[in-house]
Amino acid sequence: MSPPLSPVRTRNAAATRTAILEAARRRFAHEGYDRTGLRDIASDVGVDAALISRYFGGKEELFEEVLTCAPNIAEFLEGDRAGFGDRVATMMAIEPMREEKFELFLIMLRSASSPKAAAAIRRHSSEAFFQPLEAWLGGEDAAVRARVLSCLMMGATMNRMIHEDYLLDDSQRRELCDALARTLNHFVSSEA
Amino acid sequence: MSPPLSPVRTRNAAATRTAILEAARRRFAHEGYDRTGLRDIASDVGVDAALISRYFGGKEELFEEVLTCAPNIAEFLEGDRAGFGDRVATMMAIEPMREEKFELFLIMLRSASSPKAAAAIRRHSSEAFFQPLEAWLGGEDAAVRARVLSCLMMGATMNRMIHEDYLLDDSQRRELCDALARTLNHFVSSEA
DNA sequence: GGGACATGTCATCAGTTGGTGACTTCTAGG
DNA sequence: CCTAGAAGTCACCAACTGATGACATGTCCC
Repeated sequence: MSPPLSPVRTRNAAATRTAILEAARRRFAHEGYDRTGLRDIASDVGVDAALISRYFGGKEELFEEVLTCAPNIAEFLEGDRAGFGDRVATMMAIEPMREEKFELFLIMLRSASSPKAAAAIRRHSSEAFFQPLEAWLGGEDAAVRARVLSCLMMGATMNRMIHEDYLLDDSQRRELCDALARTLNHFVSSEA
Repeated sequence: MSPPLSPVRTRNAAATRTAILEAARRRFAHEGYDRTGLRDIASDVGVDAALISRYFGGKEELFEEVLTCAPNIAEFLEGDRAGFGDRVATMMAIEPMREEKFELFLIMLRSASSPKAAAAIRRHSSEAFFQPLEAWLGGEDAAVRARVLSCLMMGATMNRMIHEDYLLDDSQRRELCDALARTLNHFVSSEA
């Protein structure tokens, strides 16, 4: 009768792989490792779940590959050093949490307690988060300062996840943003 | 032959209920809502899983009841105001994470991304964590300061969960503890 | 045009989960 | 002692999960 509204999926292994990877990234970020099923990801892409196991080997391997191609902390380390606190605090307290920027945090926070995902998260967050941050900070106590910064960033994300912002009004969110920015900048510039 | 080493469980509904509640609290704290099965809890107590559903109605109701009887933030609000930062920072950075003190945080952090547990956590963390903390802080911007404190506490716990401390040695942990204590105290005493 | 291979689907499996109703067993009160 | 009801168990269900091997289909090259 009518032609299909969405173009017929043309066979293309590379494109399908990428589509699976992106759908998986979104799912893992929004639902966490345990709560996303291969069938969910497959139906997002419009493909059979068996294909995912065939392409990636299994759910754990898929998760590992998602981590390696997820956005990392580099974005926040670009730009001037003095602006770091404001950039991060704005993202944490003001910007809508649907942004792609949050995906790495969300994946880590929502999947960290899953034993099958924990090892990959530990390894990846060390390589793609802590080590770059520590190197960027520099100085002898960089590891400790990186840890404090990480506490603030993860804690802020976790708080928003739990409370969905409904405890703070707009002006309070700006206050929170200022407080976070000042604290972040303090640990960027000074000694711990 | 030999008398049973552990005393034979004598039938006592109240004691069994309490035992289930405690086992459930430990399980939810260590594994999170989704990953703890009723059968796990039941076998910890030495009882059949069906009994849990019969006593509590279901897993969700059990979780709610666990939350209401879990230790809350009150413990940290006792004692002198100036010592708050050190008390909390020591717990966060130095003390072993197996302590009961962590259970509320662990339950929240490990179960927050589970839709069935989220509502209960949001409600309970508001009543048993934020509101007491906010009231204890006092002042006009208490809500914002409570949020910053909460970011630090949850973030520190989350970081330890992910990295199991293996990124920091003892002297770095003391530095981290100092930095956290100073920052916590800052938001306890001053305006945001 | 017609194989041949890559691409994707289907049916199905074993394991796990929360939940339910029928059953057994213990114990307190008469 | 002995029975009624509480306390606890058992067998089972339906739903879901990740995974696998057999099968179907599209596409490209000769």
